[in-house]
Amino acid sequence: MSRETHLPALFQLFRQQGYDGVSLANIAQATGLGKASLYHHFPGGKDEMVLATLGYAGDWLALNVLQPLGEEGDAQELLEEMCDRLSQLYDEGRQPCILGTLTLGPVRDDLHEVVKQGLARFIEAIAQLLIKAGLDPRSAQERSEDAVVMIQGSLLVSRGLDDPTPFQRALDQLPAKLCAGI
Amino acid sequence: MSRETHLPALFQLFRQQGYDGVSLANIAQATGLGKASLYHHFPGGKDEMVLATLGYAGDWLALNVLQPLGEEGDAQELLEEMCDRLSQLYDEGRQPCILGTLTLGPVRDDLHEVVKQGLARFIEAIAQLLIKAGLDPRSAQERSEDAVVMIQGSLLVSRGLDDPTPFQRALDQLPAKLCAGI
DNA sequence: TGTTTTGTACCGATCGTTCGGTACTGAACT
DNA sequence: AGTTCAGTACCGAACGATCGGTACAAAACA
Repeated sequence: MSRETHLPALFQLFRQQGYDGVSLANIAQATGLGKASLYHHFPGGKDEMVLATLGYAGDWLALNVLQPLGEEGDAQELLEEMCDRLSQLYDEGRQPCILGTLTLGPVRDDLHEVVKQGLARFIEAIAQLLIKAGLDPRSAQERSEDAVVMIQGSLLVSRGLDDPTPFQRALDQLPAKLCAGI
Repeated sequence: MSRETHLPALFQLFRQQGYDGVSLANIAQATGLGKASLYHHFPGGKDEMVLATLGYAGDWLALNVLQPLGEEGDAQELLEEMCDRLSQLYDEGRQPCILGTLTLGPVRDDLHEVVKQGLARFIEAIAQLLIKAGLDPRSAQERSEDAVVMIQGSLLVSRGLDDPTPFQRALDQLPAKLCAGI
């Protein structure tokens, strides 16, 4: 069992409970490992665990969500494809985003930097698509920021209200909103 | 020193660090009280502290943000007034929303219920204004949900990117967006 | 006086972490 | 071939520190 084997379990824990909400006892139970074994795979302790988890999530996002945005095709259709992947990632609004969960909560400076770059990479990927579709860079940046705002906001509201429809409606409107007037 | 005296300090702690991120030692230091004094004012312990803090925040929101929405006047101007108050509450995007902070993080069922009602009350107040301005109830509900989505999302993104402009831009666009076509 | 408020000391539980050690593996040496 | 040996994966037990919470008596105030 390699270290990567347990990253999905860590991902579920941290996205739902945040850094402080997850104890090593939780992780040990979720992975089926003893606490001491966790330190074999993650010598840096809890910090290394959450950083590895963020890396795992970032890789998944880059591969399954952002990379398809760079392929050839109609911009709006590519964005609809992206929304499908996001809906899968967030289980139609029932699962929180690990970037959001770790953005709030206590300010861990090293974590904050990783989260920041994750958000920025997400925004940048959408902006590049919109620029390629003919939008000016200024508007493209603003629109893609708005996209992440809507995704994160609707996720939070859906979680807060115990109602996935705000998230689903946000995803439905997103592609057309981003491509309006192009 | 009454219990209310220390609620602003608790509010700052919980909104920034969340439930798990705040320890009784933190609270004792922030309030200048000893643990025994804290348990005198909040016999229910940490749970009562965070619930009292949510009550305090809810009262502030109802008085300074939601109640003005019910007064007479042009809908868009009332919403602009609301955005000014929100900008003050969130320090122009530099401070998180306690509802968001407590929505994410571990699932405490009792907390979740209070947060849920806080969000719902916020949405409801905006929807009532839009209905009074002539919008049909269905659209009013959706638009006010979108408003809270944008507020929470832009707050999260602004915090995550260390850049208050997404929040400020969201607030700027909010009133016109909500009143479009009325 | 009686009541409210506080400081001090303490509790059991849990936190993240470390230690010493076991079981198994595949390569290296004789 | 048999043996040694380094490396990987894992675990139980314990560490000091801190967690949320309590008991109680001195102090402050009425």
